Amino acid sequence: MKTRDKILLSSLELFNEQGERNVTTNHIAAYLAISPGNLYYHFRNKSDIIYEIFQEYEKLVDFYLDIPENRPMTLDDMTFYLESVFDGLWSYRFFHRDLEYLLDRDQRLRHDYREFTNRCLASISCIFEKLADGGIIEPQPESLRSAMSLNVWMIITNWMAYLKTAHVATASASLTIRELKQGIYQVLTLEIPYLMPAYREQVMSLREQYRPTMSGHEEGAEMKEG
Amino acid sequence: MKTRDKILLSSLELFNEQGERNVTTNHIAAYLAISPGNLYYHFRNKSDIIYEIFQEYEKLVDFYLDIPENRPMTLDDMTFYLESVFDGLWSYRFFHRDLEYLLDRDQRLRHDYREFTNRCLASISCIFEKLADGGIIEPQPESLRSAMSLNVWMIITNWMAYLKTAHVATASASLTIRELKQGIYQVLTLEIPYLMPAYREQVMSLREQYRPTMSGHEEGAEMKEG
DNA sequence: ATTATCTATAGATCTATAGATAATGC
DNA sequence: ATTATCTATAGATCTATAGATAATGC
Repeated sequence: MKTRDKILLSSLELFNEQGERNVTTNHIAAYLAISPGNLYYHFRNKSDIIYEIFQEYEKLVDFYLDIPENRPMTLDDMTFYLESVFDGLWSYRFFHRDLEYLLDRDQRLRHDYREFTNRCLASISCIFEKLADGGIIEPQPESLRSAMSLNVWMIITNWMAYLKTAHVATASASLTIRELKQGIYQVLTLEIPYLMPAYREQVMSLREQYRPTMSGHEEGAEMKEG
Repeated sequence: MKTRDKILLSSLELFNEQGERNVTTNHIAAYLAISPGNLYYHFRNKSDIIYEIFQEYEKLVDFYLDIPENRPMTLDDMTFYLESVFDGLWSYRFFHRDLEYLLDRDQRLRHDYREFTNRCLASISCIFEKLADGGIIEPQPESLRSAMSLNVWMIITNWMAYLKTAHVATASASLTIRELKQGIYQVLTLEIPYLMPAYREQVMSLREQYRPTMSGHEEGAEMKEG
């Protein structure tokens, strides 16, 4: 594997595990056992590394959220979309954590991310439309559908932050992808009132599979300083 | 005003305007025209400043979310709670932006924030209960109510991040409290399907008052680097 | 010849403290 | 006497580059 690709891969790994803020170009170079000079030969700075990683993330999610136009949507489709989006979030989980800062630092990223969000919102709205076509949920007027889509998007993208800040008791307790996917429970909560009777039971039992287990919620965590 | 209080006040101001990550102890001291040494005489480090600011924030929100037990809830009450919570968010808006990092750095803060979130969730759930008592929304089973409350909480606390990352086109475009309160539109979206017919129209027109105007959504922002 | 890598380092911060001095409160 | 403040600075990073050297591809 080329050094350039190793830098991207290791950066992603370190960012995900320690947070972008805690990972400098020095750390990345040290982790790969190359010199900082070598890293700067391949990338102008940390922003450039992050921008390329974002483009991979974008490509992945765009691929997942490509909605087939020509057939009605099934419950399995919906499950697939939800699972896929959370898989993507997991693989690039550092990204949303420091998003505001990253966008302030890189105008290209700000521009691309904004269009990315709009595409995701359009896809979610389209999924709602096709779920109605498939008789799974009630049809909704456009304006309600777009407000709902935005709520779904906010819950998807911020569920991890909730888990890391309010749920787990310790900083070191690392989250699993399984816990992240409990976000699906929260997303399906939004759909409940719109479910058609024929599918209600099925969706409710699907939702039940993602119910948060409240693990990691141990009380009595020590308040150790430093 | 005592120097100690000035430090807290100026720190909050700088954090809100520039983000906690971009504000060092040096910046705070320079802004106040005092020496860094003087700042360190009053506070052990930046974490301690942030912890005290959090405690103010916590106090404010706890005060707002103190639900009177002995009378039914009106629409005006609900509006007041929503307005107040967003006012609090606005005054301490730096806080949620770098939350994960801050909690990783300070175990006291992690512990206190976790309990703070749980209190807020309980208050939201209680508001839903009393809205049902007041005949404004349908009564909900406890498990649905708590999942709904969590969704409301995520939307409230992350609406600003959405605005700053996906909505406004430029980094410098500063948000107004008016735009922040458009989050109320999104929160009320969640309530729609549960509204009792007698209040449906009233709530819908209340919601309409917060509808996002899509200002700041100008296309064609230059992709200027640096 | 070109591409990849390393060594060494300048320059810019930032945090936090020691020690001196000034201001204030009995 | 105690509290508040300043000056000066050590020590730790981090970013980014210059310039030398090694490896690779015709």
